Amino acid sequence: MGKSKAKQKDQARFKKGERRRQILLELKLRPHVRISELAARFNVSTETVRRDFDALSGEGLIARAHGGASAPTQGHYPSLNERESARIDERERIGQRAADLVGDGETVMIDSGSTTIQMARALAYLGTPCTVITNSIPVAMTLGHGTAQVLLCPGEYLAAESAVVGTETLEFLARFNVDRCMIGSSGFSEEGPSESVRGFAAVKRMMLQRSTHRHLLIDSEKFGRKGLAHVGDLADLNTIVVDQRPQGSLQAALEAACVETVVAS
Amino acid sequence: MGKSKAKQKDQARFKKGERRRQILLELKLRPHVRISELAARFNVSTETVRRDFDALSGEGLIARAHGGASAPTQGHYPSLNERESARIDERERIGQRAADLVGDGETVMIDSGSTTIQMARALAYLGTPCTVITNSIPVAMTLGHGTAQVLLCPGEYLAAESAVVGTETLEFLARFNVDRCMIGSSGFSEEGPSESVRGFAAVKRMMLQRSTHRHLLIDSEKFGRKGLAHVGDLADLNTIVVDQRPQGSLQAALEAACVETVVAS
DNA sequence: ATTGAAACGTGGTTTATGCAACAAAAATGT
DNA sequence: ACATTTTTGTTGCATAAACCACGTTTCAAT
Repeated sequence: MGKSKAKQKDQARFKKGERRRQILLELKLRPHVRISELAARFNVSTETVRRDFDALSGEGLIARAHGGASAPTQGHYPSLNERESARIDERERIGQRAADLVGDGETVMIDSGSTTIQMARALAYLGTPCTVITNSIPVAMTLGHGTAQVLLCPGEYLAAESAVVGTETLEFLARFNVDRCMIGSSGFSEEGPSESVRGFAAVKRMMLQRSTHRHLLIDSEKFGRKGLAHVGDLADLNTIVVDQRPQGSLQAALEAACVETVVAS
Repeated sequence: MGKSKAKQKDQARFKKGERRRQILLELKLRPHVRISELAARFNVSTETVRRDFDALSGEGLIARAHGGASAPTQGHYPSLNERESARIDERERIGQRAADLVGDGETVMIDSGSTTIQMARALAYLGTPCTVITNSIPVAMTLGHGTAQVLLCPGEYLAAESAVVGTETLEFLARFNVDRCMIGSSGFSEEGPSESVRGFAAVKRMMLQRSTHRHLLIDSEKFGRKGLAHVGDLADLNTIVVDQRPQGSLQAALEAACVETVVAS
């Protein structure tokens, strides 16, 4: 009696979809959840949670870790595993070199993007006291704990990029005059930098407009590529920070436009 | 020969402090790192990384997990372990009840704070199509993936609260008129809600000013407490969403001020 | 009711991690 | 140069998690 043979459900249990939504929600609030904790919480076996993880990670909604899972990353930085393949080394070097350009007490606009995040990271490491204006959440979070004062732009939040865009962003940026800006882009050709993500081109353009020194952080992989929208001309740039010196017509165009090329060792 | 007997250091290695800084930096960019990965990256044994983790988690700088560690939480949500103790259940219920108040297509201002994060979570779960204006990064991130359109406020970024404050925030909020606002506070007495974190009171006050329906989400634990700064009077509120009905003089004051009390089951 | 598919649990095995104690190496102070 | 302290590596073992295969339950469609 009591439990004749069946399992008694001491607790109402969610079904699959519900449970997975809960997992994702949990992950939005906390960087990491453990399988064992979730299993206990949902009153299901660890195998079930594991299967949920498999499904969710298959869709790229979570990142698995031993013993649990974490948010796929609150932007979409390449995971540590992809380090080799994703040209992280190059970007890290570019970021470090670019961070060197920032002087104490300066005001800097920082764009969103994986290269600029690397730059923010390097800047946080250097501990340069400065004021940063950015539309990128990861950049704000990276620098927020340190010696920099961070002004976050308003705007519509784009989850996929962990950044804000829109007319509010542009208006806000337009109110400032800063010493430098650090922007990235998805393409870079003789016509200048270009961007594929809708809305970002205008933000980058505005940042360029409001800055005395204009730096483009660009991976040599992007040389020659053209993104959807034109960001600006080569003449709009003062410096490009790259991992490799451009060649051929691009180099010639850069010289003609008096753009300084800084190669990160 | 070649390697006589000694370990050759194929790679320069960081010393302790440097390595730990790198770990923290890594964690700012990625929610979770694995011990094995870090060990490989730094070219040290897993035990060494483990010891680093012990030291860092002792200082509360990271949160350990099986196989790795994660950021202590990019705001300061209570960890899953503290769930029972930290009145999360109450807040979850309050958040769910408050989320019910939001109708399709409405525009809502959402304050920063752990209770409002719970509310955002519930709102994301419901999938109510609406426009949200918030100064809280976690709220933006929670709702950003779903059916809500999220407008993030500008302002100075406070890492400890994962939110923005300041005159820019106030100016921005002042430009909108919305259907509802959902605010929390660190204290609630007959004099009205009050807040302890510097700068937040003004934001909450502004949100109240710009909204047609004004909701305060408040845990009964806060009844009677008075925070540093006065946010507003009881009469500035339309509704309070609570886990338990207030008693005595507070209840009387609420009735006198015509504030509706919604008790989350 | 029957049946089939999907979801879930269980048990056993394999692998990865945690932990602790000790040894080796490096840094530091005298 | 020597001794001391700190840091790191190594080993062995306990434990937790991953994985796999199979049986059971649940649920829905007929």
